[in-house]
Amino acid sequence: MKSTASTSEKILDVAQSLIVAGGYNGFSYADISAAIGIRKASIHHHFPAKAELVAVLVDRYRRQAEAGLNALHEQVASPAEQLQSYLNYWQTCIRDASQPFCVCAMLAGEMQMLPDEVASRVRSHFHSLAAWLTSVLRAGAEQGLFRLNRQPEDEAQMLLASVHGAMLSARALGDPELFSTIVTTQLAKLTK
Amino acid sequence: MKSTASTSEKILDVAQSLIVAGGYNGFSYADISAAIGIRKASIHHHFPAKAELVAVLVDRYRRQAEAGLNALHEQVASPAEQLQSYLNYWQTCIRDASQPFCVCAMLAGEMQMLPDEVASRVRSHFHSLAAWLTSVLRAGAEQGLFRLNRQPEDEAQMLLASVHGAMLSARALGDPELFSTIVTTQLAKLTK
DNA sequence: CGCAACCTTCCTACTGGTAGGTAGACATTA
DNA sequence: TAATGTCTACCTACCAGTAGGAAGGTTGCG
Repeated sequence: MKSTASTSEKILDVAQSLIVAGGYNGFSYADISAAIGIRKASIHHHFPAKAELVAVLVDRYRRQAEAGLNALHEQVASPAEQLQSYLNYWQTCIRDASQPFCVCAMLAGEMQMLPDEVASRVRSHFHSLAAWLTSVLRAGAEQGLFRLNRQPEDEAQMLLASVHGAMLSARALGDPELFSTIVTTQLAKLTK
Repeated sequence: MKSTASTSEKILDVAQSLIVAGGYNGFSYADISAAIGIRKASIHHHFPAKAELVAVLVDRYRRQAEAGLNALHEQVASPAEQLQSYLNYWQTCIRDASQPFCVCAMLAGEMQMLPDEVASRVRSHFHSLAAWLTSVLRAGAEQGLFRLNRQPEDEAQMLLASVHGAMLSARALGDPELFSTIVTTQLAKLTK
């Protein structure tokens, strides 16, 4: 189905994989140009400025993420399974190297030198994710599935940090399985 | 005492703070030049190539870190206090914004496009840190200070990931206190 | 229908500016 | 005198972004 994707979507796809690999300053219009066989100027037609391209990209990423998480709420009943599905998603992405890092986690590292329009969107994504995790943990605690020793908000932030930190460690050590090891170890502390 | 620092050390100091802010691709020789009032060419005299500069910088950073951690082993008896001191160090750095991110954690995100000589050093740092944390956790478990429900190696990797993830979240949300909240929540699970 | 005006997309060619890096002169000091 | 450090001046390659035009499709109107 990739052949039916519009040019703008192809640009966003390539840009996203480049950002995941090297961050905001780690890619150029020339890189995208070379990857999809189009001139630099044509990319500027679709996205006049780099900051705008990335802002649109993050919007799309957030929309997809939120849709995925909401789908979990409808398809999977148990909060424990919702949480497991979220972790499995990243486990799969990292194992097959299809997307070995969260776009927003990558950009969060560069926060201080990101254009405002990008930085604010990254910040919003962190808020959304934390809110989703909080609701899952709270529901799970009420059903006696999780044993929280702090507020659901704090436990959610801790879980989120573990996931992002696990991505970083897996990448640093070049060991995709390390991600699974870490999040499993973390999960054990919640369900024990 | 900054005035007595050699030019090379000044260069490394500035480069380090620039890397912490924006990563490997987030700074240039011109940036360093402007910051310490020296010409670009003079920086090339001390560090012919950028990859070499960053490699030396990471070596220095690792040396300082290892010295600090070894000092903890000698000054502080209890593994619990050693761990707390390590976390306090970052807590302070992040709170006063003196160094709100670990150099190697920052570079780890860009692993895929780092020169080999830098990437291998970053990888080594992760190994060292994990090894130190493992030894502290193992000693603490033997003394009954920590309650581990996995191997010390796995718990150490999880703790390390939490610390790096907490740095990321604190930066993404612009809230230094979030770092403390997260690592405290994490610590509670080990000592409980 | 025919045709013109318009729109979208992509192109070549270019701009000003910055990247990392080099050559060689000059000053300071051991 | 020889080494060290800094400088000016410069290089090539690349950066994001612009100007202007060619090709093709769509729409509106006589």
